[in-house]
Amino acid sequence: MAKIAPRTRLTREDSQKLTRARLLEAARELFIDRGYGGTSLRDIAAAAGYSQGAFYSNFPSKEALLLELLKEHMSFKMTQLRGLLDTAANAAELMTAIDDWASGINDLADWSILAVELRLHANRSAEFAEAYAPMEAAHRADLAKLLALLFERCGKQHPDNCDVLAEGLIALTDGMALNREGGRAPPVGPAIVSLLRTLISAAPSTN
Amino acid sequence: MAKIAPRTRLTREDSQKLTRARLLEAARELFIDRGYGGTSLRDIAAAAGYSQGAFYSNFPSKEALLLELLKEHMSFKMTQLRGLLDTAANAAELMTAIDDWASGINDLADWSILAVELRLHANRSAEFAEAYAPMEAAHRADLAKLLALLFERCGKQHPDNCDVLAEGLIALTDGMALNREGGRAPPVGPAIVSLLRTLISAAPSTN
Amino acid sequence: MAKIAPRTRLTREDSQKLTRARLLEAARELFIDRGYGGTSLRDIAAAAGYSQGAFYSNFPSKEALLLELLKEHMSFKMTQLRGLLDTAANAAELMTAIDDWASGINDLADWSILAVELRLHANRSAEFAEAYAPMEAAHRADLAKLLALLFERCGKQHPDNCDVLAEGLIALTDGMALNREGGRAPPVGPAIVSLLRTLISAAPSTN
Amino acid sequence: MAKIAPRTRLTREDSQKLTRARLLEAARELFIDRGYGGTSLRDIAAAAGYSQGAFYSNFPSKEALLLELLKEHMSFKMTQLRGLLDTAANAAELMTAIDDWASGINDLADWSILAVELRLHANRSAEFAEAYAPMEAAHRADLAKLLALLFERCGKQHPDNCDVLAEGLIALTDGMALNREGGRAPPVGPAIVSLLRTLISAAPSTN
DNA sequence: TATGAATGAGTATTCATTCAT
DNA sequence: AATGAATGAATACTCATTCAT
Repeated sequence: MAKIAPRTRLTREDSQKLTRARLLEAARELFIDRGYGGTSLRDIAAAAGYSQGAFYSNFPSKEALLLELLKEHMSFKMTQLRGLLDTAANAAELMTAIDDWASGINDLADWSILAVELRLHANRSAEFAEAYAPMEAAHRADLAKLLALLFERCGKQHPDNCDVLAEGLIALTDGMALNREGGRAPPVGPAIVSLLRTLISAAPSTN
Repeated sequence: MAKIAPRTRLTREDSQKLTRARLLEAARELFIDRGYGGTSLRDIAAAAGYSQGAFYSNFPSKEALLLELLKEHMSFKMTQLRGLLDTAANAAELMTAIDDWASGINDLADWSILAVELRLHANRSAEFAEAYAPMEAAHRADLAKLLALLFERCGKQHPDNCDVLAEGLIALTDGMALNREGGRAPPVGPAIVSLLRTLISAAPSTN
Repeated sequence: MAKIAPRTRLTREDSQKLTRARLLEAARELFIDRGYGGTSLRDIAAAAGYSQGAFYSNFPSKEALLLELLKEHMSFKMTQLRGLLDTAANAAELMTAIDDWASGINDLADWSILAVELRLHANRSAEFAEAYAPMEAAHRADLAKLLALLFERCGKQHPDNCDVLAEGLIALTDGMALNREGGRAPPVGPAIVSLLRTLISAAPSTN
Repeated sequence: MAKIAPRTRLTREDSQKLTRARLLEAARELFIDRGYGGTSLRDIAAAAGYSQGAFYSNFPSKEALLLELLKEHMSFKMTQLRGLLDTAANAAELMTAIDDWASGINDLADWSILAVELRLHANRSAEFAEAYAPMEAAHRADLAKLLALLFERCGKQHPDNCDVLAEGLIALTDGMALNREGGRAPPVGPAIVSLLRTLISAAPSTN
């Protein structure tokens, strides 16, 4: 507000980044809580502490914000997976890493409910789908790779088509996230780990 | 009042039932296509070939219509399950019946995408949740019973908590239904049958 | 309901009269409670225990019902006034009669609130005003006559224009009736009697 | 922010004030003409030359607008009364001031018909009544004070309860305002003055 | 960059009235 | 005479977006 600010804490650019970040975070929370359609720009702007105009200085439209959120979301998931792939040297280590991942993700259900919103919107907006599809595909491929590696490290033959398995796991995650009867976050992580264990144990050994 | 109405195709009662049915069907299609929030009463009434007022002669509110759809949906699923439970005498027969069910259900994905809408709405509207929760619970219990029977008939010990397994299968179904990239209906049935086969084969035998 | 009713309690005509009467009474109560615009035909019909259709078998429109109510209302007031004029032979008797009238009319405020609704509607609907104006004028003239008589019997000169005084008393009645803060019926009757007493005492005696 | 805006006729703030004022004025006229219930937001916005949305940028609801009008109305009346109380030093002066007030107020009837709408709405909406009641009470108290002063200045004993008299005068004003047969504004002012004169003359002198 | 008043199209819902039964 | 499903126009209010400031 002061006009003289010789050593401004925030450069103009940083300040804008902050605005963007706050808007994105506010939007994410509201979308999870009320859905994309149920959330108004007014609400988002107000929750972030800005005016509606500030929104349009940072995003060209409501859908553009959702797209940005999609990118964040996918990049978050990717980072998680890549982390698992890179750090785990052997079967035991990998399984432990997966266990840790599974128990540490209370957020997973929230993320997944957002994922459902994203998917629903992709099903309905062709334009959005165009951006959504490749990211989704890339993520699925990454997950498939991880699964193949996991079976392998456990000395088991991985299923012919890990891609389908990956798709199933994602579906399961999303589907479970929907199940938040009154209370909060269903145990998505443990369920997935338990399923994986069973599948691995049922798979034929690498001869 | 007379039961013979020689020159009238539809009695008044029948005519109203027809209106209701058309509105319900139109709404179902639109909800699947555009979501609950994305579908307007205008659209529903127009798609059914009536005025908006006609809607309110048949349903007290938009949410009441969704609730009606929910009842239909649940009753449809129940009927399917009960049918499987009743007609299948032994493991082979049951498995065949399930196979048939799995391949014959192109509709399943459509129903499921509606199910997702219902669940999302239940998560957000406490009033709706009140009606939704018990139906959902009943359906899950039924599915759990079927699963226990299935393992048993196959000479295997069923998992301690078939309820959780049932929940997982429903989640998988719903999650997969979301995955309709541009095209149509993902192969939900086969995926479920395949998963079940694996789980049964991995289970320890009885005695 | 029985098809054979040799000595039917109600002839068809009587039955219709009953329907009319019930609709009128229900409407009157609702108009007082919620106003003309705030009351729907559905509500009226339901309150009377009939369908909306029954309404239109008895009245051509909502406004026609209001007009009927107006007639009832005016005729009620007229009867009251005529009664006072006819039964009271001398000043004391007349004053007592007026006192009785004033204390016995808890309903007056309700009637008056309806009167306000009628007037408001007359101000806004030319068609309605056409029926309203002459009745109102007749009633005012009657009241003026009563007032003149009252002053006379008390041995006082009545004001030059009793018509204006009558108008004022009606206005006062209506205005007071509006004043029903939370609770119920304001003391309209006593206020009017008290005002009348003052006016009479202030008037010059008949020489 | 600068106070000099050479090439802009209206600052933003002023422009909004203008919008508000136009909406208020349009609403006032329409409410008087058609009543609160009979006036739609569409009509108000159109009459003021704005969109319906503009209405909601300035008022949170239709009722809030009515409340604003109520405040204006009450403050208008208060100012009038306070003016009379302050400027008039003796009986003659006060009476003259009241005469002037009475003859100069063609608007009074319009205001009063709005007052009737306000009262009716207060009778029916508890929430509105909460805001209405205290203003009304304050106004009545002010009027009562004026009346007491008036009697006093005229060397007369004022009635025990000037509050009731004030209530009656307000009722008379409101009631008369309703009486606008086809034409316009009834002579509310003169009627009140004439009544006051009579009451004062009938009152006993101060010892 | 950020503001927020204003827009115009849209929302669910209500209502007086009609009409086939 | 009475029913109540259906109509079509209206209602208060919301929303993503625009634009002058």
